[in-house]
Amino acid sequence: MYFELRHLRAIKAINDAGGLSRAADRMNITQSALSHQVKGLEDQAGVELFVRRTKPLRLSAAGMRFLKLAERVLPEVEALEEDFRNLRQGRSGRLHIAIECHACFEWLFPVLEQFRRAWPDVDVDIRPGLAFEALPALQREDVDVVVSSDPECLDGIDFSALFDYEPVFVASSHHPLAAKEFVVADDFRDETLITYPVDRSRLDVFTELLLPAKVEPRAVRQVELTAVILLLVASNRGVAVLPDWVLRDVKLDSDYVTRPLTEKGITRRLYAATRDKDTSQPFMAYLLRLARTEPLKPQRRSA
Amino acid sequence: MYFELRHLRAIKAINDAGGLSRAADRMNITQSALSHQVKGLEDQAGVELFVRRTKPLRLSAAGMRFLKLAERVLPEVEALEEDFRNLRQGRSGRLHIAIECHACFEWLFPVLEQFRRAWPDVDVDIRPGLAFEALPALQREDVDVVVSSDPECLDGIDFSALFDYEPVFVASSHHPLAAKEFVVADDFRDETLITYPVDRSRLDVFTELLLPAKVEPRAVRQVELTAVILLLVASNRGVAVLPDWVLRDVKLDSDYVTRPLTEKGITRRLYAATRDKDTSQPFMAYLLRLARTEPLKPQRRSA
DNA sequence: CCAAATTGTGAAACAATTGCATAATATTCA
DNA sequence: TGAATATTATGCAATTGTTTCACAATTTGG
Repeated sequence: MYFELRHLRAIKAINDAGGLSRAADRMNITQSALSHQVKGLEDQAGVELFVRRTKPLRLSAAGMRFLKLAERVLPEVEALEEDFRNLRQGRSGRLHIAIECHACFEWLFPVLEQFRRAWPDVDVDIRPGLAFEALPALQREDVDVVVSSDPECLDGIDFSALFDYEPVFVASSHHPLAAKEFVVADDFRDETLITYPVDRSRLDVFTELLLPAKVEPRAVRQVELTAVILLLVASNRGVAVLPDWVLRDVKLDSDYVTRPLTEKGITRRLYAATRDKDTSQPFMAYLLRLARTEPLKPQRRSA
Repeated sequence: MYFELRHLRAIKAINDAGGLSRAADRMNITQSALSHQVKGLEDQAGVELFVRRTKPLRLSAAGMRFLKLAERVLPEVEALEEDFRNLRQGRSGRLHIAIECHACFEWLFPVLEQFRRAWPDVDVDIRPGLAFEALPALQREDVDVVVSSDPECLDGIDFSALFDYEPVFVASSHHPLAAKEFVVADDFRDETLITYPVDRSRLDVFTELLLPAKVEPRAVRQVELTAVILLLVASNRGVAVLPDWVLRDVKLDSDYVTRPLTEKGITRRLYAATRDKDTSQPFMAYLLRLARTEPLKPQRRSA
């Protein structure tokens, strides 16, 4: 007993058209072909699906059950076909984003909010927790975009520059270092540093400043939420280094100050990594454009 | 774009087995055949369903959607296959019963109650309202059993005798005719006759007594429910003729009497008509046996 | 880097579906 | 009722699709 969708389509067509001949016409095959098909199907099922005493062929009780299945299943199949048509035309797709830089939530959320309005059929998701494996995950198609500030030369992977940012020192306005014009690596030696709970290789303050200078802070405390980090800093429980965009909109009404790292400040560049075959997809291009421009505009803070 | 269940089965197998080769083994086809199948499917869909960068083949985002469909649809298909297996083995089936004789509800309900316990997978229903067209409906497979007391010789239709019954005269114990030992056609001439709301050709009192004698009652009143007929008779609003089995269990505590029709009484025989190809089906045989024996046992009245 | 495992491909064998012509059967209408 | 019409069934040939075989290509893991 081995059914195929062809059989479901046949049963449904015969029922809808009210007869085998008419159904065959609708399906663009000969009446003979359909007759053979039905015969084959009944052989498979081992059950009479039609009442043959009457002339326009009618479904039997068993045939009705078959029809019920057809009417449940065929619309679902057609929905998938429609889905794939959209996929092919680039109207739908998957956009699962891995972010290496923890703070990127801050500008990414508003960007995605806008994106979803423009591309309602694209399946959008952010997947934290694979900060380490992000690029391999991109190659394996586990995710579709990786936001990172460390471009690597990888086969089949494009890195598109998004925007530059500056990791800046943040401390309470009552903190002694607030008196300095800028801070250097040595200034961290006696400080409690508050960071996101990720590996040091993903934190600018370590990769760009402390590791090269071989400076270890007095203590490192890991905190999940940006707002909490700022709260702790403001109440002088430690210092932090955060991208400037995080602070841009909340600077005024707070009890902390920001200072450049080193005299000239440090500038870093954020990239979006995508598989090259996806980069030119319409919705992907749209996302990249949005991510290049949107974060630089003044925003209302979301959280 | 034309999918088949084969494709769904393939995708599911590849996903379950975790690779094309292993899936091909499980499906008892060569790896090559499955590879060709997948290629054909991807050509149809116009979408990459697998990630080919990695070596045990894995589903892509689009492939996942396909898998989702497969996991919804395939169990339903298998359920139908199971259904058909049961049908073939006679464990399930349809038992839609048309009754010509309106009073038959009385004994049929308890019979069907018992039947349902023995054959839970058989789809049981009673279909009144086609008293006229019952036998054609049986031939057209609209129903599966017709209960009738008028066997006809029809091609492909079996009539199985169930049991004999006697249509008896029912009247109030205060009714003048209650004084007679038996009643004859002429006795109806001045009576109000209460019958079921069906054509006279389906009423024993007409076919067996009044029509042959060319006697017309003073009035005929049609009432749906047996209990109501008995109520009206008991309160002397008319007389009725009902099968003896209807009265067997309630005779004692009532205000009406029963009398034979004619001196010797009239005996009629009830039949179950079935399509000959169904007659020997196990569950049909069971029903017929039940219907032959069960109605004759003393019963609790259901309504 | 090599051995093992996995997937892809072209040609030929094999199997299934379809179409054609026509037979068989049911329905309709005069 | 009996043609005329419509519908379904069937054998065979043509067509199309699927599977296998043999081997190439690629990736994985030690």
